[in-house]
Amino acid sequence: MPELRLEDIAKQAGVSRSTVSRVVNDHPNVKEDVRKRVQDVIQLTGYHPNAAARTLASQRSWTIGLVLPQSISSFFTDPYFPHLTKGIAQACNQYDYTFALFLVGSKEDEEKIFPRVSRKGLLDGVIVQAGNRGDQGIINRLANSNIPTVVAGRPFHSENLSFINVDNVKGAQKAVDHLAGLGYKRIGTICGPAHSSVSADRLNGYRISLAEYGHTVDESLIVEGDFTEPGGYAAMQKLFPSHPDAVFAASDMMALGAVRAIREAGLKVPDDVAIVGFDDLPLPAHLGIGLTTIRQPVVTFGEKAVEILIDLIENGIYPPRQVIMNTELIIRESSGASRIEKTSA
Amino acid sequence: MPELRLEDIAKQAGVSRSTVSRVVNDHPNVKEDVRKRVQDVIQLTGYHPNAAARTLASQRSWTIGLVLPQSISSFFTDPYFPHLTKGIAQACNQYDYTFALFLVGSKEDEEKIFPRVSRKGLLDGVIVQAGNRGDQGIINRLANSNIPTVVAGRPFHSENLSFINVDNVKGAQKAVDHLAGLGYKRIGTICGPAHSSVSADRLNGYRISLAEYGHTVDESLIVEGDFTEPGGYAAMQKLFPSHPDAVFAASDMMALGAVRAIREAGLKVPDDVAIVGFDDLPLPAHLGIGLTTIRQPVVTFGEKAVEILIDLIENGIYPPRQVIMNTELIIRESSGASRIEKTSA
DNA sequence: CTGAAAGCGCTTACAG
DNA sequence: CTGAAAGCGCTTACAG
Repeated sequence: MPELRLEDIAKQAGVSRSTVSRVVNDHPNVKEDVRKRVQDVIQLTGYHPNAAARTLASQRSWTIGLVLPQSISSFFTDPYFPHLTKGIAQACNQYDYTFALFLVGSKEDEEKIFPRVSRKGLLDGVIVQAGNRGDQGIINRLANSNIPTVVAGRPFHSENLSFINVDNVKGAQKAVDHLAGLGYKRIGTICGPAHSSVSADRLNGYRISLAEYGHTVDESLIVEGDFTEPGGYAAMQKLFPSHPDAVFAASDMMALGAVRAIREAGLKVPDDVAIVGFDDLPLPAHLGIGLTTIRQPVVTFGEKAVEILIDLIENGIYPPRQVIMNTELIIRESSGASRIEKTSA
Repeated sequence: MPELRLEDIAKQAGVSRSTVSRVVNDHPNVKEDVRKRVQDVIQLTGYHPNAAARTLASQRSWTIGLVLPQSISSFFTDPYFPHLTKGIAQACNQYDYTFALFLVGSKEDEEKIFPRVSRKGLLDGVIVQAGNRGDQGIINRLANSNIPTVVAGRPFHSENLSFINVDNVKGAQKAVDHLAGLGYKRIGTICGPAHSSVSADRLNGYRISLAEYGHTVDESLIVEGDFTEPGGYAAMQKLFPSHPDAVFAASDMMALGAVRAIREAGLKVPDDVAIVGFDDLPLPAHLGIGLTTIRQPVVTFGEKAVEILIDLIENGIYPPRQVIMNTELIIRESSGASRIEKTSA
């Protein structure tokens, strides 16, 4: 059976297509009894408007896209992405948008995808994940196209761009402040890769905090990881010769790796080395110890990104909207807070 | 500036819209020099066809959807989903399809989403994840609508449905065969929740294997987990009183939990209890021991699902396509293979 | 090989 | 409040 068209409903309800359209789209200016009659027919027949026709006529697709650039190879391993995706999907459901996902796997993918996302007719707007220097290219192309765009994360050049970011600098600061406040003297950090803005910001927060506490920064206490558990493990081993009494790991995954390295070395967390992570995403309870960490609201972040994008779509892209979200210090055992409080009591 | 239309290209190239359309869509029957001329204009102007207009005229959207039903609360924690998503996204890129993701979070979501995905105009076809009894409703609705549908996983009623599944029964059998072949006598299992077809199939494989090896099944050696690490940990503790010498965990996550419980009890893997998991997804190296497991090709699975769906779209939905993918036993240390071989040598 | 024309199924001024 | 009509930007028989 062919699908029902607006016309069929109009005929059955004894009105014009215009009227049915008004009812479907909740426009005012329809007499109550007529509206009711049309709604009944729609109900009865299970009519639903054809999305393509509606998009073509109204120039609105009610679809938004999420573009994950090439450098996001960690899509599977980093819990950030499922959470972000969930937040976006939830908000799309709420605001009646459809959610299209574009995973850019190669330069060719980018060339295929770019015209699809930037040209009107498919998407009303796009969210693009930022974070690596190499991704700036597609972000700029998007920003220079006509399509409303919000960047998730910190773009390296942010003039005239709408973006939403987590305050990674302040977040890292909170983590290190916490350690410094507990009296640790040799606070190291396992930071992320240099090409990532998230890493740069968290490392920056680390430096600011130490400076404020009057510690000089010992560069041998800064080791680079790659946001993964094995990366954290390896970084921790490089840290041992510098004898840290506490370590701020720029992600929970790396914190996990650090804990493993510490224990394998026959040492204890937090007694020998205290650990603070970053993320507060649900982790395997494998640690056997609560991880003190910085909570970032990733699901909410995704929802907010959608709300900003809808604002851009409906109210124009100028002025750029720029939103920074706060983080929260979550104190658990791995930083040794209770132990030290007792000691100093 | 307004976006370019087919008409603009036609004018600039001095041909009709029909001809431009033929060039854009790679139709034959265009003289080579004309084709070249049109392509040059397209190249120069950066023209790209409007997706909605094309969809409306051709009745093909070149978009497919993935529907994750309500019961998939594990979207973030289970690495299965990012991998599946990646496979689907990759295949979509390859075949020039756009990928729309529908995360059903509630009954209301389902009511909003169903007309969108089942009505032509937005999607050409949909992949729906199966696996829990409660999801059968939306699967049946999809199957009874006009939209080409392939089920990922095993639907509880599969007549006239196209689906793609992993051979969970044989996979589990391989795992338990491996343990039985190594001479373990009291092989337990941590299975998944009863409402899941994956659990049911893997438990079934466990029973078949034991039967083939002439072991009687001791029901106290079967404990239910929930596919998470803490679930595996708790299940292992319930297993101790029955003194298993080996355990088949129906997921790597649960295997991780089991290992943690075993070690906390002061026992060793595999010396006191051997462990085999299921998935072979990249895991935190936290274990410190290689996990023997059953590899399921999830990314390929996602790609195949797309290929089947495209086949359905292009060649009709009858007869239903039903594909079962094989698994592979990956032997590492946790099952004690080498130790026992030495012993028996 | 090429073009004129109808049509895909909606929305939206416009007129009443 | 309602309807007739134009138009959104393509594709696709059809005629030549």
